[in-house]
Amino acid sequence: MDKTYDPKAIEQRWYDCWEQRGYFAPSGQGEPYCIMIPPPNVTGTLHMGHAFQDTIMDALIRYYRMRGADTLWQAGTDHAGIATQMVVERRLAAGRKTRHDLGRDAFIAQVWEWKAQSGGTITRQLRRMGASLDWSRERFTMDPGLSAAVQEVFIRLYEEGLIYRGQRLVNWDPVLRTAVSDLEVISDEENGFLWHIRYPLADGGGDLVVATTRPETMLGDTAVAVHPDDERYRRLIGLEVILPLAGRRIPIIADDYVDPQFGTGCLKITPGHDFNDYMVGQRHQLPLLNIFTPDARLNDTVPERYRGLDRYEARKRVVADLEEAGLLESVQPHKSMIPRGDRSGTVIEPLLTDQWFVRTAPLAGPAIAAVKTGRIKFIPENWDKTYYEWLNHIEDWCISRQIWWGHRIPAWYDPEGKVYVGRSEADIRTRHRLAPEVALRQDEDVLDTWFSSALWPFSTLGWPEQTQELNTFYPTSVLVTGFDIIFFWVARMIMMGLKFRHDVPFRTVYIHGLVRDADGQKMSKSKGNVLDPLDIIDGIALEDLVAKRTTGLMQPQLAPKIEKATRRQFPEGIRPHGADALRFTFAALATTGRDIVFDLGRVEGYRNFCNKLWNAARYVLLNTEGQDTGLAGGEVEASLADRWILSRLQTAVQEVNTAVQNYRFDQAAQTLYEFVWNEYCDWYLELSKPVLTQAESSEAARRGARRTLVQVLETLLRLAHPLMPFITEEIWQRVAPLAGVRGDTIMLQPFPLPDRSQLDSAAVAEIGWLQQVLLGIRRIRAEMDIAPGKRLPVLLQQGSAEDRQRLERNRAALLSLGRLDSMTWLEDSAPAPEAAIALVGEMKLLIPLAGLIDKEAEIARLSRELDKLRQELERGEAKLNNVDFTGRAPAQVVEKERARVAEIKAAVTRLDEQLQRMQRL
RNA sequence: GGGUGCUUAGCUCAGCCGGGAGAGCAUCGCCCUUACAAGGCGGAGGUCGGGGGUUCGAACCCCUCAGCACCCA
Repeated sequence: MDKTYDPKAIEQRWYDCWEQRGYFAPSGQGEPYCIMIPPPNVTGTLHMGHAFQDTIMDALIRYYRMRGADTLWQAGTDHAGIATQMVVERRLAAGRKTRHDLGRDAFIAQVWEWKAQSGGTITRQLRRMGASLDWSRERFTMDPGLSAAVQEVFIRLYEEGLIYRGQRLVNWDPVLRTAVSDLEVISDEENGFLWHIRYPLADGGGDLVVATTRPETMLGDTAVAVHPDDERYRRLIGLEVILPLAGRRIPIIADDYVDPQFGTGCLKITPGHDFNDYMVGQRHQLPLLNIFTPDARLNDTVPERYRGLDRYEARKRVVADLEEAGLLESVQPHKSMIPRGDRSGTVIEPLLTDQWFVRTAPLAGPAIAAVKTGRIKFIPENWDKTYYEWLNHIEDWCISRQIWWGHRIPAWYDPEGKVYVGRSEADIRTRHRLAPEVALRQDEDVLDTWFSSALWPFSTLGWPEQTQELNTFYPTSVLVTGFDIIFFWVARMIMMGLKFRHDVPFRTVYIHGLVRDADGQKMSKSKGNVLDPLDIIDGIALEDLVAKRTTGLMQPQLAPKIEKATRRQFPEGIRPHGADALRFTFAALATTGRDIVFDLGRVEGYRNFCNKLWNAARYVLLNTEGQDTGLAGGEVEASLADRWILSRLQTAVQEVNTAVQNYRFDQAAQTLYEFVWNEYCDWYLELSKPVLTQAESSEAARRGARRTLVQVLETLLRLAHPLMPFITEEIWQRVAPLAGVRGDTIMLQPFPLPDRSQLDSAAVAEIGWLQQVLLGIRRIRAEMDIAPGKRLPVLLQQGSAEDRQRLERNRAALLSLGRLDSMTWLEDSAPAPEAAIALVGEMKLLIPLAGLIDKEAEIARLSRELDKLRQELERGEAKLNNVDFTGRAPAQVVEKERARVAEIKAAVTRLDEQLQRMQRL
């Protein structure tokens, strides 16, 4: 093995091997265990959120695969309607063309071409992460099978009256000219103004002042509202005002939506262009006025001089005209939440348009019940509140999009505008007996990408066909996803699954946090703080990272700022860490919180951990390869250390199993880290050295040490495999034969389960004692500034019979590990020489000063130690003197406290004796 | 306005059913000891956001205040 761990040299090789040999596919044996990957955007690239999520899913899949389950991790991508269409349109724009120049069919052909060209990026990146997805079953939401499922669902819902076409306010992107989902709208606080505008009363008795952040929409006002209890305006309710510039008369209404504290307490109501006003309008049966064209220019409903103006030009003109008319009371700077399209960056307009909707109320009931009754469990469980909150206030779902890339809505119109929904034009003609002369025109719109994603858990398994996979793997075992898409995806999958499969799509929903940068900021391309997981794996030079972050920005003016921040955060770029270290980091960060602050220092630390494991393996191989590890028979002697590490291993195995089953990957990672580093490496490997190197060790003892070295290593590799697949496979290939384990891959080996018969509390106690002795000696050495290599004599005093037995059993190990030249018992009453002291229970360890140790330093050290102990003693005694405590606390707790106090007391006595002796000398 | 969380070491976070405050990183001292300097050994560092309550006992349960974050409107 190479002296240093080099992930680059091993990772790709193993992945290719696994994939070629078909290890990722379901075995067909055992209990089904299935995870559907949340399909990433087919033309997208892997970001930190994916990497985190995929690490968790892969860990689960690998764990259950090793546990013998019939595992399917379903691979696939979605078509990301708007995003993908935009990318292709941008490419066309480079050649000064629009999609309209090409026409629908040619354009869609181009999108498929683009998909063929760039669609593999993210799946290649997933492979680099080690994701054991079943690529042989990869699906794409636009595949024929999945498209058939989409069509089937649309038609069935339509026929049941659960899909309808209607006019409602939707989020409209005036640049892309399509409806967009709430998820694609990002609201952020922006600087603007609050305009106070005077609306004259129709009967001439004065005026009302309304406050608005969007003066141009006044042309669509159909009322002015005040709070019903607002004394200032009560007498005006029911009267009318003259809408300035438009000259229309509109009523003054009372509605408690109005906040009397905000602005003037008078609100202009524009039901056609504001979601809240829309609701007010519904309550008061106000007319709906749409004053915008699809590209957010003013249409013909407004006075002539404003027609055709863009909304912001119109704002200027309206404000100017109001000012000229003396109706502009004041203008104040004002911050408000501005919704922007996450793709176009433009301000989203609530717009009244014809769209297709899913009637969600009938679907929401069963979806709520599925969680209420425990058929689906959220982890962490409080996310069910978020889920209920949304489903209890659910609104109909707008599923149509005015773009070309996606599943075209299976609806046709005859010349009278009558709608027919069916599988094809021919199907409709037959079913409705339409004559061939009747022209039918298909709806131009396509479906929201989330519509097809909602079917993902069953469409990927072949539905509507009753396939074997569908029967085996539906309901799937667990969904792993972020809390940000509980509404958009999770709830909808549940609704659709219950509706069309009559069963939940998954039994558990594991909700993880969102990955943020080291400053706690959300990672986004526009902020320029994204990290490419592959750059953490492979490393990247600073200049390349800066270039990567500052090119292709939507707001190029931010480039200098981004560059500066990048240079500050990564002054030396990013060094390579390997996929295993990155995965281990994600696991360690996977706590129950909702923010995952990503700190490169953690990856660094876990890369070191990989290196540690690597080097431990080197040591093991150095001492076992080509040597007798006890496989061929022959006497094998298990030492105390052997029994101890095997016992500790069982505990670690138990903890990792429990942690993974409870989705506590942080605890699994920590257990592994501690076991490997603090027990196996720091203690067991060291304890094995004297056995293996000293001439006086028996062959049986050597065999025992070798056998334990390889056995424990082989087991812990399997234990760590779900989190760090590559390094464990690489090492396991060499170690397994030495441990007598046969197999082609660690991936398909059984996951370790605890063997209670190997628990050995006596060994654990005795090694604990040994560690105390060595720790005491090391402390004296370090604090007294004695060279680490200097051999020391140690005297022992006041030990119990057990101490004496333990010493004899472990003398060789202690002498070696403690770098001692002797350990000698002193009679309890014998005068001790000037010495530094450490206590192990009642036993004293004495290291004679003999010119080595500064007496004053030892006195100072003892005093410090005594201070600390006396404080603790005082607290403990106070507790025991409290009759309430001794009387009411459980006997067990009191007993424990008593023992603790007694121990401290004994230590204080001994240390104090020693201190006084030192001071006398 | 409604909802959900968060506040523990310099940083990022664990902390189970209420019973002696933990990890990683950073930091300080000594050490190139033949698995590993991406390392070894040892140390320092916390009024658990503030206040109040329940309890023999509170980081943990309850109330309250402050600050922060997110979601919905």
